[in-house]
Amino acid sequence: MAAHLAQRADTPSIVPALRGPGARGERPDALAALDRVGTVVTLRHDDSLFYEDDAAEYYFKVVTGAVRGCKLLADGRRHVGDFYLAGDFIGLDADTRYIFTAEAVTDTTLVRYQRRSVDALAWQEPGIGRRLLSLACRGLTAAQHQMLLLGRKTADERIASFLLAMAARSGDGEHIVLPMTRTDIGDHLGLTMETVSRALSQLKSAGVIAFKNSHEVVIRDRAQLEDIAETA
Amino acid sequence: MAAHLAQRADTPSIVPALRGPGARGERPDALAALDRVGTVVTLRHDDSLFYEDDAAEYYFKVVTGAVRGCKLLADGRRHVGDFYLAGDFIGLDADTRYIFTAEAVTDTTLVRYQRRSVDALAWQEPGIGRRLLSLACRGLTAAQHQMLLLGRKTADERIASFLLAMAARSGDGEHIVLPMTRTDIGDHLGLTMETVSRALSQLKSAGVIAFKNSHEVVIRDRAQLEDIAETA
DNA sequence: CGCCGCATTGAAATTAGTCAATACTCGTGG
DNA sequence: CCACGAGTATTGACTAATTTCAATGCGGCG
Repeated sequence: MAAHLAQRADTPSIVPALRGPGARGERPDALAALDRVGTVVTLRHDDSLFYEDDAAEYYFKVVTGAVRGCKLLADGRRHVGDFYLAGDFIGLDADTRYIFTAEAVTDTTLVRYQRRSVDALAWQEPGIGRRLLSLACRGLTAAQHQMLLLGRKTADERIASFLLAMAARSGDGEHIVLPMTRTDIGDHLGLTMETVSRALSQLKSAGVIAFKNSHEVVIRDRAQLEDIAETA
Repeated sequence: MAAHLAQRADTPSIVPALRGPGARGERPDALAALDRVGTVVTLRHDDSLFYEDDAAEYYFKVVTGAVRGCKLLADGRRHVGDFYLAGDFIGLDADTRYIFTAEAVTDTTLVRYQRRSVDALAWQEPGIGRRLLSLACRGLTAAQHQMLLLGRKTADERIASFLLAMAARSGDGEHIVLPMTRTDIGDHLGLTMETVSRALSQLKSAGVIAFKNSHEVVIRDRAQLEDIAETA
């Protein structure tokens, strides 16, 4: 089941991210123990990291590259729940089994942590548990936004919202990198590849965005983009 | 901001629910303290319990009735993220502010708990924190399913999935009560009231379901309903 | 009894999907 | 160095699904 995980010896740290704002009073020795459980994983374009319903043994953090989390219907229709970019955690939303399949959008490096170790630490250190809960809440907030988008927004509004979200996550808020294909974007937004392409072309014609190439976008008129996005 | 909350003195318990499967080792005295913070709240049809972006001071648990959690777009389009029925918790997904507006679908009674108290307890008792995290994960799993539904399923599939989900939550799995209006259902599934009505009528014609009245459904052919739902 | 809100049903309009052709990009090999 | 080919993106024409608009029906309550 769980995929071809190339590994190399390394000891990166999950701790700074989990400490974040709001955690306090952890015992340093316990944190040091966590540092030792991180292992580097590398994936090539389209490799799977894990599959839906696999036992959730690990948390992951993206170091470089991008991962998509997707679910499939029996007849092949696909939905991409979210994209995970550098710095994002994967698997925090899994209770005991992963709830989606994770695949590399591009060549990707991640760090893998034993859930067992993190959970054991959380048990001893309420601060860590609090932090995990807070991250889960953030995921729920994002999911609510996405449901509003999927349930009630038009194609143009979905694309505009997506571009703004990507701008907020990556880089300077004006230059956007879209490592995924148009099909990936469509499967994330509940649209077809063609509709994604058309909506992007239309935004270009309207002077709202410009393309450096098909995977690099520049926001030309953020006010209008926000207007189109209908960010409630 | 935060709504008209009719109250009466009472001391119901949040503890059994939070203890659930998987929590263990809480100190009884701390639990007793929690019991004292519960207050009964009653709402009438269409009353608001709280509004999106209100400071999240309370957790709620539905005792009787039903609540919808909804978000609005600037032009009035509405999305219902979820319905909360007897036994369900509301507000666990709020980090510091509520992420949707909660309104009573019918006359409803709830119990209200100070987040402050619950959070303080979670800090002392990792088991409670673990339990909260587990509930949040359950919410994320549900959200993923809903996103798949909204992004990739047809109207008929959405209705069938919804009926099965309601059947699983309420009662005996065969007799379903739908306290909400067709518009509420539509706003939950990303459809119009008319499309909801048509899809239900079609299921009735096909002999898959039957109506006792417009708010009470009986599943006649579960196998076919599951087939239509495309539950991956 | 009659009104009002909700539900159902029908017909027209619109959005996004499907099918299909063409173009672009990038890597490989002649 | 350029031609070729595979995969991806764009664009067009047509189709299908759902929405919108509109009329009618049903049920509870004053």
